Amino acid sequence: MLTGRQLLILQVIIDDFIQSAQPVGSRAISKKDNISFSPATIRNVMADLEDMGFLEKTHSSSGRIPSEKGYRFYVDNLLSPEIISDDVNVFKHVIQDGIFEFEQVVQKSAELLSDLTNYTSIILGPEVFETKLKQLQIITLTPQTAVAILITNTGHVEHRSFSIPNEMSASDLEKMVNILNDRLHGVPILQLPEKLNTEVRSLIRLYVSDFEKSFDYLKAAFFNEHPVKLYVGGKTNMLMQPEFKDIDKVRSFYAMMEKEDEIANMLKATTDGIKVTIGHENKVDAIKDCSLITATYHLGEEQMGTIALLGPTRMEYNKVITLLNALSNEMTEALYMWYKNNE
Amino acid sequence: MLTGRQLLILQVIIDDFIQSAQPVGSRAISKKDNISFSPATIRNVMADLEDMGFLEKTHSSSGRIPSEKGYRFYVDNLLSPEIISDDVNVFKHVIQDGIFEFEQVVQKSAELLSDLTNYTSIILGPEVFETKLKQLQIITLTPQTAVAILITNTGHVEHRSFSIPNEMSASDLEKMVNILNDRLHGVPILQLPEKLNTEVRSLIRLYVSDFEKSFDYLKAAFFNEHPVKLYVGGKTNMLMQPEFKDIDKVRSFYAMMEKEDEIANMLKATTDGIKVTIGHENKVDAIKDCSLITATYHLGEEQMGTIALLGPTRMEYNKVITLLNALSNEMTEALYMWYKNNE
DNA sequence: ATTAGCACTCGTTAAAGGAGAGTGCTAACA
DNA sequence: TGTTAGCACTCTCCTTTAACGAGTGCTAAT
Repeated sequence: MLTGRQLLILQVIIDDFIQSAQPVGSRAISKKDNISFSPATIRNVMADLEDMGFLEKTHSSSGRIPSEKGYRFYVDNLLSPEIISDDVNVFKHVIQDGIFEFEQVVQKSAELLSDLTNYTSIILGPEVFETKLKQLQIITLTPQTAVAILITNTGHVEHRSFSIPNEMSASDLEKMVNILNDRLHGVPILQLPEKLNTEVRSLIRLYVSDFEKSFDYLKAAFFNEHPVKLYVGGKTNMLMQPEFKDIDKVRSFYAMMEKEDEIANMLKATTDGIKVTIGHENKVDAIKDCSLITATYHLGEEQMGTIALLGPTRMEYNKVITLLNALSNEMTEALYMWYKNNE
Repeated sequence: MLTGRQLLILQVIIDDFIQSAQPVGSRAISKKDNISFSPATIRNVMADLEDMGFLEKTHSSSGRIPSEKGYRFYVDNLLSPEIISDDVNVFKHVIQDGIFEFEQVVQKSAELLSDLTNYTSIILGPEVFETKLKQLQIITLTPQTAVAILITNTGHVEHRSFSIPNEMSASDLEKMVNILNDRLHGVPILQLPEKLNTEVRSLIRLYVSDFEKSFDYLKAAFFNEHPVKLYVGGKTNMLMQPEFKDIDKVRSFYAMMEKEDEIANMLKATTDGIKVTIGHENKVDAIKDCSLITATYHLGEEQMGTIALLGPTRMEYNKVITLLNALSNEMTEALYMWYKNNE
């Protein structure tokens, strides 16, 4: 267990390093306002903290920097819940301005978040659990081509172009759309493929001749793939961090950011609440010297998506956690409003 | 005017430098298969070429590198039209696979182009000149919110959520949509705002009470902004170029890439055909040590969009120009097919 | 006209030295 | 007994110096 003095000094060192990105020396600490010990005393404490694994040296006679264990301790025990900053009010504006659809809210939030923190923000879009089909439309452009449009109750619109098989007549198409709308209205998006294959398939067979091919076209266009919606903001912010001054790190960082599914998987595994993953706690190699902070947002009990910030391990944990907390609350609330209005 | 020998040596130097990114010395040149002069002779020629401004030295006793004037001459006079490579066939596949909508074709092409060249590709989407409104739909989600969907004859779909003013009833909304569809079907997208303000406005006023506000909502949602469609592929490719080994260049490059309108303006000014802009010929500061190669694609006489590749001045001009030429032809052709099928 | 030879230039790399920041340890102090 | 001053030591960073090599320009010979 750490003494009060050890706690104080550990905190000061980490705070200082987060600010300066430079190893912190005993002399510098002793000059701080809230410190009244001599450099020598502080050196003793620092040696202890190093023995315990909370601090490291970059070389034998350098100042100290926090170890990953140090950051872990800092995050778990030393964070002083910050007074909610004015920034949070900005979220309210962005999110509750009702004329946007939810997708845009998410995107804007990602941008905002990275602007406020100067880190990279990643938001995993709302999962489709609770969204339901509102309407399906097919509009023919030419006798051979058409565009299918799918609207959910959350205002999300998805569209695909496809070509109409020769065997299918306009009236067949119309019939099919009518049946689909009739049967699928209000069905949760996630259940669409199943429902489509069971009841609807046989029903359409009765009315539409040679329906198989058209049906497959449509199904392929919409219901097979469920691309993850990932919004990334402020990738360039990382370039400003001093730990990214060497080009190889930049390269591997950008390479990693292009693997969207990997990122998505990483974020999906998140449990509820705020979670901080520091350095090697991350499973992905390219961010083993980064920290990832994730928060979830909800609809009722159901987890809908994840908000995350990615930065160097030397991250402003206090600020970031406060912001993420606030944003996750705002989004949960916004989601709830949607829900109430739509059911 | 340059002698044959000067031409040969200039070409060899530039070819070599484009490959190696290293200053080229006389000895290295004399060893090439198609060169039969001694290093001393070559040195004389190189000195002449330098006097004429085609070559430069990085320091007083270094090998030569091409100057911008040198590249200019190279591009204008020394390019041997390359045999169309197999790569071009890939374009055909991507572009003529009819089930995609045009937007996706453009996007895929951008990716493909940067993959093939290892430079950054930028494509300015097809202008809306010739696209016409096919259908306008408004789907209400709740009594207060609705999503408006606009479909063009090219299969392009645009959608916006908006809230319905309290004063407006469902039947009013329906009336309005009917009028809009009736009056605006087949109208070119670019003329929509004008048409909307003149004939349609007065017409709606007759049928829908208190239409002003709703009308403005809708108009704001769709017709005021015409965001440029810009597709960028392979931004990370630039990181691999040796001229981007220093982080500040990377920073300013990425900063520049975020200013989409600036890029769009730069590309819009393009005249027909292939155009090469080398180094300081570019007006934008951040790419004063890059070359930009642009090509246009057409529908009939009308220029529809621009394809561009951005790389270091030390660029594989031969390859890039061939590819761009091919792609611009493919896209023009694809566009023509669309047109024929849709009118 | 071409080329061999040679002195010269400049960038690159390695080694060497000094300054500065910071440590660990010991001994003195309150 | 906990705290502090003092001091030798270590390591990085920066600068200087020297050697090396790639490449040039010029001159004289072919």
